[in-house]
Amino acid sequence: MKASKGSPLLEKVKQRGDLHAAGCPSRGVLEHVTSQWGVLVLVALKEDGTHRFSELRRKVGGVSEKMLAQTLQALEQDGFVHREAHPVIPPHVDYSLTPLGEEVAVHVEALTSWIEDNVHRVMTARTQALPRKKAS
Amino acid sequence: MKASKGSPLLEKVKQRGDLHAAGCPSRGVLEHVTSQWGVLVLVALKEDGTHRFSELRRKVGGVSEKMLAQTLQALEQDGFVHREAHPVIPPHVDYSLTPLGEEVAVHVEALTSWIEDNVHRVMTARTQALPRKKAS
DNA sequence: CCGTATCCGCTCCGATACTG
DNA sequence: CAGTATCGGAGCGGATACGG
Repeated sequence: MKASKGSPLLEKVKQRGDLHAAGCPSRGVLEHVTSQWGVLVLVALKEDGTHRFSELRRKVGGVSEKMLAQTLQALEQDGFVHREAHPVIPPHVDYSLTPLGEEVAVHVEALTSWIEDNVHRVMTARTQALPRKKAS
Repeated sequence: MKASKGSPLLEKVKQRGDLHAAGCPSRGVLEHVTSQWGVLVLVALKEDGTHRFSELRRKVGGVSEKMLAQTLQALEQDGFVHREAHPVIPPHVDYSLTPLGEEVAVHVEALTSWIEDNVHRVMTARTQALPRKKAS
């Protein structure tokens, strides 16, 4: 939607995303960052710095080559991950966080750390959750 | 603060999740919290407190009834959301964060706020990202 | 008003094969 | 080693109808 009433301040609003709005580009960014493998890749790179492709694959348990490549491309395109390919044989590619990636990874890691620390509380809650209907 | 050295305290380690392990239950918790609608629901409840079902549906743009109900059930089962159904006609159901939910929502909101504030930087990065192949 | 149940298209994802 | 291309099954998610 175009703001035909040209208030300069209104233009600025465009720059701050609103995740409650369905069409906002920030939704896409959120999807990339909080995607199943996106979270784990960001944390892995934050914890241990630069990784090669296969290192990441080993570190992030259960991820397939396809999804890892796909995830890395999304994060690279969003400017969170830096990809450096060395033109040697055999190929050698290093992935690391950009400054932008470091910033977002701080928050992601805070979240994952909390989950790791409190997963037992959640498991307890699940046990006590009474099924709304009879288990068949 | 807890110095565990080969003591029975080691058993406690089991209670701390490891998101890098594919089979760890913490993976499931992460999935719920960082799911597309899970994130937005947690933030909505954190920002404005108690919501009714239809309020939530209006607030979280683009969510369907099915996915909202599904998301709320997952978060309720994990102990993040409290569901209170008033037995009146027409039915009236309130959703709010539990203390556990408040804790995790702090981190989730920190992440979403960062994204909203910095989405323009990401969009800039996307523009400058050179397509490895023809743009899709 | 607040869900649940069913159907069904569509996307995601894993497996496989291939290239540089 | 580090990807890309293609195929096919599985499950997500939307629309609709219905129950409490």
